[in-house]
Amino acid sequence: MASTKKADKPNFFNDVYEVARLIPKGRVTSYGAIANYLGTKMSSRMVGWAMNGCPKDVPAHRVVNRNGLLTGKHHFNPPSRMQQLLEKEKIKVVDDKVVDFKEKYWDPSVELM
DNA sequence: TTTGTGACCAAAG
DNA sequence: TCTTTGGCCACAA
Repeated sequence: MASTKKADKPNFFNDVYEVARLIPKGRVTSYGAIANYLGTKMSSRMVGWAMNGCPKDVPAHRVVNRNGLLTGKHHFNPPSRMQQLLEKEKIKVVDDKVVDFKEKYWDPSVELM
């Protein structure tokens, strides 16, 4: 069959990765924002769950929850890796939270508009 | 097929 | 203020 395997995962996951990769450096976004961009704002959980298989191509460390809290950092390996990456992006992280989150906030539905 | 869970969000007590 | 509950979608067993 002509190897139609473009992606082992559904389009939904693929979109999540696509947007995640589009996140500019020094910027962060929220699961809900990505979900909203994909049109499934109600299922923001899926965005996070999609990150469960987050490829290395996807900077999941730039994706945080609505509060700018690094909820998913515990899923990183090691968890401190996420904060390290964020700091490297010139993003300050204090108490597992992104400093000036709203300033660093990057809304795909707006930037990619 | 059914059930359970998950890195969320928002509302209500 | 904090905790609990409801919802929504997709995937794994």
